[in-house]
Amino acid sequence: MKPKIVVIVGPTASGKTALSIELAKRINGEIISSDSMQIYKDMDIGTAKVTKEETEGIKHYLVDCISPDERYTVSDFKKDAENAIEEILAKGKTPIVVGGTGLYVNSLIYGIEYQDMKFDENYRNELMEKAETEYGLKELWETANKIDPEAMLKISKNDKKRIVRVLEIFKATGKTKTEQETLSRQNGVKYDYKVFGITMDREKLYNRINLRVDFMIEKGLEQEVRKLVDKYTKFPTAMQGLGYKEVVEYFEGNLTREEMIEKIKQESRRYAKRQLTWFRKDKNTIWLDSMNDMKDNINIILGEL
RNA sequence: GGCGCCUUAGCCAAGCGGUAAGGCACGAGUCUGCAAAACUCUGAUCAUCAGUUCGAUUCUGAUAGGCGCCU
Repeated sequence: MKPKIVVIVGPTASGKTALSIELAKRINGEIISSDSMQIYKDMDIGTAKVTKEETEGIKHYLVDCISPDERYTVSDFKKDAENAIEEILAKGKTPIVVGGTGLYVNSLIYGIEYQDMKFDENYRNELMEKAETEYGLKELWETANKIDPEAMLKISKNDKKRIVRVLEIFKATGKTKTEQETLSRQNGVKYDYKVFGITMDREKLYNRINLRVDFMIEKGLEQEVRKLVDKYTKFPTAMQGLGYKEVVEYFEGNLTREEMIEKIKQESRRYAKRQLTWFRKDKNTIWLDSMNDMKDNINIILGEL
C-alpha cells in the first residue's frame, strides 16, 4: 500500500499555515512547503513565511533554503520534495505538503517526472529578445508549430513564455514538448496523496489580504527589500514575488508609496483568485471552510486518513 | 450674479452626423522546467429632456452636476 500524504492547498492568506501546524501536532507530521517564494532566504516578511515561534517546533522542509540569486524551478522542487517525503517517512512520521503554488503541487500529485536538462541562459535570452517584436514572435510561433503542432494547439500566439519553452525543450533534448510530456507521465504516482483545499468567502478573503499587506508594511517590508537588493545582484525568479517588485518600483520612483501599497493589495487579491481557479480544477480535492472551527476541519482531515 | 469649459461602462479614456477604440479593475478560465509568473475570454447605447436631420454620442436649446475665471 502506498504511504498516505496530506496535501493542503488554498489561496494566499487563507490560513494554511495555522491549520497545517495544528494537524502536524495531531498526527505526528512534518511539513513540506510547496511555495515558490517561501523557499528563498532573506524573503520573510513579503512571503509571510512561518516564524520560528509559529512552527511550534514542527520541522519545515523547503522553506528558507535557496538563495534569491539562484534559479529554482518545479523540477528542482519535485526532486527536493520527494527526498523530503522519504526522509519524513523513514522517521515514521507523516509528510504534510502545504503551499499555494499549484504548479509545484501538481508535480507531486500527478507524479510528473522531469528529465535531466540543462538550462541554456543564452538561448533563452536570445529567444526572449526575438519575441519582443511582433514579427519575431510570429516567427518563433511558426518555428514551434513546425516542431510540435500538437502542443501549439493549446498555446496562444501571444504567450511568449510557452512558445519559447517549446523551442527550448527541443533544442536541449531533441524531443518535442508533447513527447516530453508523455515521458513525464510514465512512472505513475508514488504516494497516496489526499488533497484538502481551504476556501473562504471571497469578500472576507480579500479583506484578510488587505490587512495582511498593511501588516507587512508595518513589519518593514520596505527595509527587507532594501537589504535584498543591496545584498544580491541578480534575481532569476525571486523578484517575481508579490510585494517585492512593487517595492522596487516605489524605490525607483515609478510609484508613490500609497500606489505601491494599493498595488500589492490588488495583485495579491488577483493572485488569490487565480489560485482558487487552479485548485478548483482538481475534482478530488476536499474543501474545508476556513470560517469553520479549526478542530472541525482537522477532524474532517483525520476522517479521510 | 456674469463669462467660459466639462459630463462616454466601477475607474481612466478615444470618437465629434451614419448606429460606441483602447487601458485598468471586477468576474470566468488556461497552465508539465521563470508560476506570487505568463496567457485567454467577458461589459455601455454615450448626464437628463426637447428640437434639427433620412439618421445624433457627435449639431441647437433647456435642465442637473462638476471645474475654472471674473465681480
